Amino acid sequence: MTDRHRVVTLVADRVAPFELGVACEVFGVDRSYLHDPWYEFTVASMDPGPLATKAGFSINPDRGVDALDEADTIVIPAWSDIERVPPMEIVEALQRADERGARLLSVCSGAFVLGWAGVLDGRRCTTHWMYTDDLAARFPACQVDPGVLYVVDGNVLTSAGTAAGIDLCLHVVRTDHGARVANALARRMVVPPHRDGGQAQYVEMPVPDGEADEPLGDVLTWAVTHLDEPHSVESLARRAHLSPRTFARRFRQVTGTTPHQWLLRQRVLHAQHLLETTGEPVERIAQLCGFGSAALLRQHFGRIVGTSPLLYRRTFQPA
DNA sequence: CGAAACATCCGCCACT
DNA sequence: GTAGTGGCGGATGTTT
Repeated sequence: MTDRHRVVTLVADRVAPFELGVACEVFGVDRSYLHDPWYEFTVASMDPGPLATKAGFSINPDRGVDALDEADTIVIPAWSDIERVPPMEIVEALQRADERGARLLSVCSGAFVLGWAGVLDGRRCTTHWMYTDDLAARFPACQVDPGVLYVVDGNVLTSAGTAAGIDLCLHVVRTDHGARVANALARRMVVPPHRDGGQAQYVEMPVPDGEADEPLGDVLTWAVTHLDEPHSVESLARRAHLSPRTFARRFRQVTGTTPHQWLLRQRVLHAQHLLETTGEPVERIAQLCGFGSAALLRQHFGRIVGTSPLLYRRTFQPA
């Protein structure tokens, strides 16, 4: 009766409790009130327990490395020591998982384990900012993006430090169960329902921002509440009382993207919401989201979400 | 789909 | 000298 999506988290001695906790919180806690069935969650390790965590207390993993072969998704939280080459047993299990198309997700320094296994080769990826140079130097065949919260490249998903793992896990929930479920879970976890999108190629996200009351903030909130209207960099800059050049520069500092890319993402995000919660025809939804035509909506929806609006609705609209 | 018209974005640099 | 601003040009991406 295992039609549940199986998430297996791989841990080793001196595992980082927070990174492990992120996976537990998202996949391990029963959320069947949001979507039934929720994930099946297993903690696996090559060593029998008890394993010491970085914080000193110890844990007992459920399974050995053999569990990796049954996983739909493998999560690798922070690896205690980036110098530590994982044993062949793990490397081979990860390679097999990659070949059969299982989803491989790393948080923080967990990316190094994927690197040792060779599954980052030819792919885009990221890790904690302290390690990005090291990762790029050690695995020259992969393309490390140091400036983003997480990167999705096919079935390989890597995230930056600690808290970025939450964003990535929520992104996974969003692709599996839709924006409604992901937002409800974010609310439940009391984290911002991070504005994300893509799976097709890649995702760029704001790195956690400090300043809230920039003049930009008001413009951003205004824009998301007026998505049905056309916007240009120039008009947004005017609203912020900045020159277009300065506006664009500040915009990147605050959001991590460019104004136009951000807008497209917001429009698509709104489209996702409307597709899930209303029965409006795609043509009308395109209008409501500020796309000049349904064709344009389809183009960006496909690029960012990786599927078509109607398919998305069919998958995620509650029965 | 592809081509032509149009907007955006980013390095560069002069200026405050 | 340092830090931020804003105009310009043209490669790149978007819309029609």
